[in-house]
Amino acid sequence: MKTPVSIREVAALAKVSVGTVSNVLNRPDVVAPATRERVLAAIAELGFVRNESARQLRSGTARAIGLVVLDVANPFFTDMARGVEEAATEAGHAVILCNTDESIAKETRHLELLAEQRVHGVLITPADPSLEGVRKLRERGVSVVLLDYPAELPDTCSVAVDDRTGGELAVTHLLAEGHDEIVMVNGASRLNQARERHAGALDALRKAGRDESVLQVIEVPAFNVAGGLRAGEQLLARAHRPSAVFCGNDLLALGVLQVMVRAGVRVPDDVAIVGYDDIDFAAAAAVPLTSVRQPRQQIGRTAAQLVIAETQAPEEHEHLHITFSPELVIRESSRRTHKPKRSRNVSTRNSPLAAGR
Amino acid sequence: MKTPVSIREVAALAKVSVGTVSNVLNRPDVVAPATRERVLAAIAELGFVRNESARQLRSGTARAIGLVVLDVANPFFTDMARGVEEAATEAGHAVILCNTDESIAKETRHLELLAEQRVHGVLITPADPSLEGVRKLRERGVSVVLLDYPAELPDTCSVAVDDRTGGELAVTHLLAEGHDEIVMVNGASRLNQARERHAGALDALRKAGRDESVLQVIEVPAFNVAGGLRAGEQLLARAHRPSAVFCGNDLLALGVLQVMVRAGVRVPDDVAIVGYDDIDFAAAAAVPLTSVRQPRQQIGRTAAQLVIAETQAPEEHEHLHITFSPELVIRESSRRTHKPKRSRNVSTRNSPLAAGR
DNA sequence: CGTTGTGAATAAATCGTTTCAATCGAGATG
DNA sequence: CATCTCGATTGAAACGATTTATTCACAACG
Repeated sequence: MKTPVSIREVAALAKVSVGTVSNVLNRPDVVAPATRERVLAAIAELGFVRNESARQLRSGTARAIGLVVLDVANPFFTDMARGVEEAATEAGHAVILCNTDESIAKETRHLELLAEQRVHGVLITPADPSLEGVRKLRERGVSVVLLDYPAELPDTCSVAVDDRTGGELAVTHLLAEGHDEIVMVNGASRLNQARERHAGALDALRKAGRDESVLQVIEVPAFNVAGGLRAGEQLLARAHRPSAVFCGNDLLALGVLQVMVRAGVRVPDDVAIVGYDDIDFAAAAAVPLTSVRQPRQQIGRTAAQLVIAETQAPEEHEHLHITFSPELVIRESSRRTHKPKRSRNVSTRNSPLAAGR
Repeated sequence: MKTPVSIREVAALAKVSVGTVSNVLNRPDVVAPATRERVLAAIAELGFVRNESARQLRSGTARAIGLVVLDVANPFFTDMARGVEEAATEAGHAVILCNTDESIAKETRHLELLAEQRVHGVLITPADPSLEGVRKLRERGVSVVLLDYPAELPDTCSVAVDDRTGGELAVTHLLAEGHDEIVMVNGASRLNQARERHAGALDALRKAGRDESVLQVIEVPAFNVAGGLRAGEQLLARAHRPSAVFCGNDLLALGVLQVMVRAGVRVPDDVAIVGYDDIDFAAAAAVPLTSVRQPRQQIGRTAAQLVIAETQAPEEHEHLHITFSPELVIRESSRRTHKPKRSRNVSTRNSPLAAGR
């Protein structure tokens, strides 16, 4: 059972040198058809599988890229991962997917691991705002592309969606619907996404000439359904409930929504809800969720292409900072009902009434 | 920037031999404290990172296990993956997550890749019913644990949930609710999950003394939301609609549900829906979804432990076949309404009325 | 004083590939 | 017939770590 067969044995069986076998594997065209066949036959017979470690050791670099995300259970990231995988596969690279659960410690460990693996490049949605680990990688010459992170580092590409504008879109919409007490349920403010989306929300207030006090914030430990449930219960317990809730992502929104529905609070009549990311499940929620859509798959695809391009021509590579634009998708969870509670400020700004999916 | 620093340079700086540096890395206790400190200082100063390929080449095996799933975008699998990752991390192993999208070709490619990486073991939910790739891996001496697959191979562990019983639970419930025209929306019958769940559904009919004609099947290409949408539209188009739909997994169910809700078909009054997996989003759906729950995370955790145990003591390892039991979680999407359409067969078999989550 | 024992460090062999300079054989050329 | 080309093949030297047998320094012991 334990039969690690090496290139050497293949060579022996095919009566050629190991160099020739290697050539069959890597540049089949330089070896004569007859011998090539012989070698291939030997490979098949012995069930030989190239030892990637040895290959890598010699050639210096792996054929893999690392993808480090905050939460694999979040469909936003798996959709993004799919984009990454497609692009990577096209270029003949494997993807090593790492999950940090928003933990700095886990992020550090994973980056360490990827460095040891000598991966070609790393795509990362940082959990550590200091970017310490990323800096170290860069020093070691590993290409890095920051995902969903503002263009802070000069020697690093980044692909992001303008979260600030996204936050502004969401809150502008809520204001237009007549809401003037809004709670933002957000993930850890340590994370850039949380900060930017919040900043955008404040922008919306400012541009509408509203006071900052219109927006209160509930911060929960993580951007997941559990966090949303917790925030939802907190809202229920309040004597005075806001008329609208803007959630930092859809998982939070789904959690909040679930609590409201179960408690008999009507959405959007009693409380409107807006999410962020527009994951597929948002449209299928108890009340279809208004959300800020990001081109998830395209983000991943673009990032992968960037990192591959950089590793292929490290010298003439220019570090790009690509920013996609978010798009508000209005659904029932925030749509004005026939009897609006407050009729002030009725703008007509809800035109892009995108369909279900 | 491009400075791949090796153990050799560390040795030079610390004025010791490479062997000693290796010892500091792997058995710190055998080296004198003073020199150990010196070496560690050198490592820090040079920013040395061990080359995992070289380590692996010499020691023969990687510290990683492969996890091959049918669809990373399915929360069922990401939850499972989380269980795998936890157990693997505890044992000091990394996890390489591979996505096959139910495609045999992709599965083959990924297994090839994992073999080249000389991973410790592989956990796989097979897309290829012939298990060809798995067989090859076994021949090469790689430990394999089959996930969600019946115990067919004698020399391979497996961790599964009794899908047949799960299917039976679901349909028995629907029959008890008085439905006698049921459509099963299922994924590719090539996949074991699809076959078993269908077989279970038939079991339910048999035990209830019903004719097989009670259950029709719509087979869609893949176990995802898109498939569910397609099936939903197909159902809508029918002149005569069934009173209940049993979906092979929750993504299909969410798709069907979405079509129904949008078309104004009332759930469960006009049509009841039951899903499978009980993913978190099932409880948050437009109509909270009745579903068959599987211990997702525990499946992953158990499988990882098995594969690690096997690789640590390959000889005395006994191949286990572990089967978990599914559990029906009844929610609104299938609950009897005040005015049942057909009042026959009113059993009391819906006791485990599990709460929302 | 010579022998032995012990803990610490070293030197060299090794893992399985890739790569590159060197070699070979055969046909073309002068 | 000697020489040159050129494609095909070979052999050996890396790559960067681990591992094992060996050496070394020095203290303990009879």
